[in-house]
Amino acid sequence: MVRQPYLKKGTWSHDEDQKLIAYIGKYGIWNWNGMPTFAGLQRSGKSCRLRWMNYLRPNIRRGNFSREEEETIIHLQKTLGNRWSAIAARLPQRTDNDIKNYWNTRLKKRVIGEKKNSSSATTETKTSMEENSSDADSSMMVDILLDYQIPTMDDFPELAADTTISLSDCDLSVVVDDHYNMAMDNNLVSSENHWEIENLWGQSLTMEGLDCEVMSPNSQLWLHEPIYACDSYYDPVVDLWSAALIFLSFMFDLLVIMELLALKIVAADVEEGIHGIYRPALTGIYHMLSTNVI
DNA sequence: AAGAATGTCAACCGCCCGCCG
DNA sequence: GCGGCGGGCGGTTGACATTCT
Repeated sequence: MVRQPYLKKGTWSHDEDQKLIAYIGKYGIWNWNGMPTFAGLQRSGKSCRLRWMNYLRPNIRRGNFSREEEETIIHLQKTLGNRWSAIAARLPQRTDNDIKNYWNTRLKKRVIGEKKNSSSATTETKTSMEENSSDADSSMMVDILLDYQIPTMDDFPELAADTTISLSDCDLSVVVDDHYNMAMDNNLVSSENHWEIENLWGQSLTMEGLDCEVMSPNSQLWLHEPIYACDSYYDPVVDLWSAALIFLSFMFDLLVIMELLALKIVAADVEEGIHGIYRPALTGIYHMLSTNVI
């Protein structure tokens, strides 16, 4: 019976963090399950992934959610439900786990409390939100959320309910669902974007030949800008070259290890070396290396 | 001051989905 | 088509911190 290797659980130590950061920094993420062994960590691949994604990866913002972020989370939760990864995708530098915790521990109670007092009129709510908004963008978002003339499905007979369409040409997307309402991400808060949104309604429904993509259905008609990791625009060419360099670096290290191993085995006495099928294989590697085949 | 209650958040668990052989 | 595997996701737990009584 094969004994499972001991896997540590619980809080990560500083040493473990450094090992994981160093390993990913050097080799990148290639296989979460295989990574812990090579990184010298007695953790499961899942545990490593979680630690990296929720804590160690660069450009993560932690704690101190702004009023604007709170409002966005509340609205997105109302719109998308508990789809924390989708919500996190619309909040740059925030992790789904962080948002989920923040919702469960603080915002949910607040929303429930506000629902109890929901007898107040919408105009009063708007005034209150405006007063609490700390900056112009936040105030503008509130304006858009509350004042925008909400289109209904009657306005877009071409669109079926529960459909999401992304328009790659204009970097905006539209989500349609069975509630037929509309809200906006604060990423769109600018007069130019607002104009684009309005323009988009005409474009998206009348133009043909646009590159469209169907996404999962959700609760409200939704507009958003594309989301890019680490608050920067994703460039597939750069990403390809990065992957190639990481791969080459890995292959080079592998070759060095193989060479050292082969030299050691061949140099060792037959009685003390590795027996069986491995010896001829390693001897072959050694010969290839020594004759510059590799 | 001390124990209880409550809040916070990192981490785990189990399920699901997509990919691949 | 099917099963194994890796990765992603949401719900939940548990340890620790903070506040309350």
